[in-house]
Amino acid sequence: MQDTFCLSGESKLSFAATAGKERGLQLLTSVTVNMKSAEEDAYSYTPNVSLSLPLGMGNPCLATQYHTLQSSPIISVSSCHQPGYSFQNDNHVASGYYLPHGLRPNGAPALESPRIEITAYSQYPEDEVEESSSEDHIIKRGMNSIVTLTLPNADGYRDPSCLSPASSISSRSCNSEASSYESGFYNYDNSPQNSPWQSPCVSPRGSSTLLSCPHASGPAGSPHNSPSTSPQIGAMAEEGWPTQPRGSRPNSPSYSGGGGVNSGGGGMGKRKYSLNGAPYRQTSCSPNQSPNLSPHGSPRVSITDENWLANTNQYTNSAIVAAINALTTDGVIDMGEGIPIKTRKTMLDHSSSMSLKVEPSGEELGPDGELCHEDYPSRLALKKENYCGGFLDVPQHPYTWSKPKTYLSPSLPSLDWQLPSCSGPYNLQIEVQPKSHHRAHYETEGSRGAVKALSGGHPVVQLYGYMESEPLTLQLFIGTADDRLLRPHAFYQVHRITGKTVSTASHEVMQSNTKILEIPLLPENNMRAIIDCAGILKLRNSDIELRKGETDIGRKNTRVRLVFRVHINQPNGRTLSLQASSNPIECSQRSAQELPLVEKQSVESYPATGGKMMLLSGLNFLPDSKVVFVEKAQDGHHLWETEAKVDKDSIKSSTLVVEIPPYRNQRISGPVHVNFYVCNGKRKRSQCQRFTYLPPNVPIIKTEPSDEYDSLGTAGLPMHSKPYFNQPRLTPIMPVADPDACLVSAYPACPPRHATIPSSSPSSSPTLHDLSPVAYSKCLSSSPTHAAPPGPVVPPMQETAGRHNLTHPASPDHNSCLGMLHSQGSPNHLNSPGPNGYHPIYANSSPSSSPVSHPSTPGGTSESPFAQSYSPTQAAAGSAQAGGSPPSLLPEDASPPSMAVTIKQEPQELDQMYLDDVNEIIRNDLSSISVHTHA
DNA sequence: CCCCTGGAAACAAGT
DNA sequence: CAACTTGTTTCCAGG
Repeated sequence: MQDTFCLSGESKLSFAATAGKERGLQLLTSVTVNMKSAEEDAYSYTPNVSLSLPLGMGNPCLATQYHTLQSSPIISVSSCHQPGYSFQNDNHVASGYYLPHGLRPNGAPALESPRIEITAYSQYPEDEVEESSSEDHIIKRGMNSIVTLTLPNADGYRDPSCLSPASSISSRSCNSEASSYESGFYNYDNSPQNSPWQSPCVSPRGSSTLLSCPHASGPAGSPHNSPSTSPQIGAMAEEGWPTQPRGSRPNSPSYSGGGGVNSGGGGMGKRKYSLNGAPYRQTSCSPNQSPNLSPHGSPRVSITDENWLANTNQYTNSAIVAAINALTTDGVIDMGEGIPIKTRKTMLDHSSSMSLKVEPSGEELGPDGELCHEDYPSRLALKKENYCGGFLDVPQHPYTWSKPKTYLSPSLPSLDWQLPSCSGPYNLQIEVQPKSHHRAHYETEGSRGAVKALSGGHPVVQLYGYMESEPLTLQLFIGTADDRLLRPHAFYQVHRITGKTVSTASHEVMQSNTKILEIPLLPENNMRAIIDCAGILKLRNSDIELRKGETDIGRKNTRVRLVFRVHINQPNGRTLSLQASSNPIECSQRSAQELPLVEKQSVESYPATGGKMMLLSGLNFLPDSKVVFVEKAQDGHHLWETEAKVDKDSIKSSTLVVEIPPYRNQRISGPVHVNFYVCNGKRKRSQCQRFTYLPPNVPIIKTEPSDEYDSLGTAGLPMHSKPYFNQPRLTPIMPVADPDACLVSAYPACPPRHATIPSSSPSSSPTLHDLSPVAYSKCLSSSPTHAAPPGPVVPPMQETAGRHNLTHPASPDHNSCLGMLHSQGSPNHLNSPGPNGYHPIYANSSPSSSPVSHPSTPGGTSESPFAQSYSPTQAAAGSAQAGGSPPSLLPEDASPPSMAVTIKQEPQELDQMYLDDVNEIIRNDLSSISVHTHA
């Protein structure tokens, strides 16, 4: 068992053993034993990505090549059939484990999974290799390499595989891990789907895929799996990194890793816990170190804002780059980092304890959960049962889930896919938005309760347009809130809250290292759920950043969003997936207390003449708060910046009145989008809010009064209030996606959200937004191409309104659309397409990143779901078509990356820049890049 | 006794 | 390298 897990052998092993189900263990064990074979299998399974080079597991060379790849990889995509895949699907159990990890992904049996072959010229000698050198390492590496390859595509940011660490870490890590690993399979499967696709496709970063793959392989070695990352890494690290003194320090990997400077990074003395985790950590530490050392070092570790940006851009821009990074990273880093992070004892300990506590209800649940996880992948049936059981367990809910099959299906879109919130008659809406601040709790702390709504209640989510009598499962996970595409947040996990005060039944599931809370959506409740069972767990930055695949930085990355998903089985056998994300939630105690936050603005657009007073509602406004309007070029340069006049007398902590400054050019022929933010000091700036200057003679469409939002709750505001960066992705995607979705689903265009939404709920506000000129303009800009499905588009637009600029998002969205539908029968296939689509999308996005015009994405044409999915991508990619989107992506991406590198300009103020800024910059860069590319 | 919270000390990392 | 500042993580205490 332990071996299987690989993680730190000791700690984790025990852990795993404990957590793991016998089955899982057995499987794992077997797997472990057969690591190589398993990997290979996985490998084979994962036809998706393969290095043209001998990377093959077997090759000792892999590592080297691998690294090399970075330097100048050649990526060729080809589709290949994945035998294993179907198998997986069919065989839930046995195959499940294997499949999930590596391969599942695409799984589409029938479909061909695109394969990406990367030929690299190794630059690096074997140094890195050596590090990993131990035999195991080699093997592992092989795995890693493989994995890595995949990953790049998939998620860049998170290490999917690593995820586990995170995830595991996060919550009851132990359980979670255990479960995760189990679930991991399951998850992975799901993700894999994604990942597979993604990988091929090239998600921005191949996080998931890669990781997954490893897991997969590893998993196979299940050992890897959940613990997945950590385990693997750990194992790897430990084994691989003999150098490191295990004993050295268990503590915070990251910090320690970082330099040995601190004994534990985060952990000061306090981190005693970490000590416990030592085994892990040690591993981790070493890994970390090594990683750092490693040529490529984990991006994140070294990442500075700038770097980060760069990285980001690259990712975004080109999947290839991402892949490369991943590869490199993977090579060394993966091993070490991944593990360390999660390895932490704290995590484990907590997790274990946590798990017990958390899932008390069940142990029923608990076991189920774990089982589920494990089972999930493998056996839907069981899961369902278990699942049901879990829910049933919850006393409060009388209702039974008998059929939550849908979400169970392996084909579900990966968590980093961008999905529309409405399609056909369905519309998933967040009726009551969560408060903008929620202090997340650490594993070392007790729960800090469930996320609350502004009104004092709890967030409410409702699915409109669903008339069936069958209950559905609402999934909830913690997503990012930066301007990049929405994806699971590496540093936060949803935390299940139970107790007297919780009226909503919930169930935890791990997917790709991301904890998902599943909540029943019952027809008797009008498909409405009160989310009073969701807390937010903060993972230590040090634990997450060291992961091999993780590219995100935790520092100042404290905003999250609640992401809700629902998977609807349709008569045609397909599954429609919808997603809705909440307004950003600030999870840092300090930030919540000090950073100004604009929740709502009374005016979203106004003639260039300015002069109108605008009321801002939010938090932490100070007497000396300033409001700055800025306009940046795509390249990130400041085109215009001016401080607006603030009515000092009217400033309150929650409201601020500012006079809209005249635009620099009074003769604009069309709407001009600018941003503004509230500044309380050098590093205390709110997120950028979007504002649109209109040509002087354009009729102004007003937004609603500020008051509304108050009453409405956040819902109303969101649209306006949302920082533009948050929603970017949706917009782009949405337009396309929606249409696609609609098309795919065969439903007419999505009913206008508003229409559907009728519910007066806060959501209503969105409507207003739509009406608002801004929205209109946004739509135009963003979705010009999309035009086709205005209805659907609009909703997305609302959410993402600001994003258009971001461009890249669009592609994802498209993907989402594609991804949305899955045929149950052959989900994989569907998925695969979807994923593929994503890839293309990604590619597109990067290339076309420029939000504004990218007709390419419009893709609107797909007729069959598959076709659609593909089409978008293809269209976007324009280039690739290869078997699918993935290929296309690669090519384009490749070029973009380089572009990005050269082109990029960094703002002078990087130091001061915050994620927001970074994001903006990235967008700009991307846009510019895309533009160039197109050109 | 446990769960939530708010507050803040102790550390780290960045300037 | 020291002094600060800023951000993160761990503790504490009260309801």
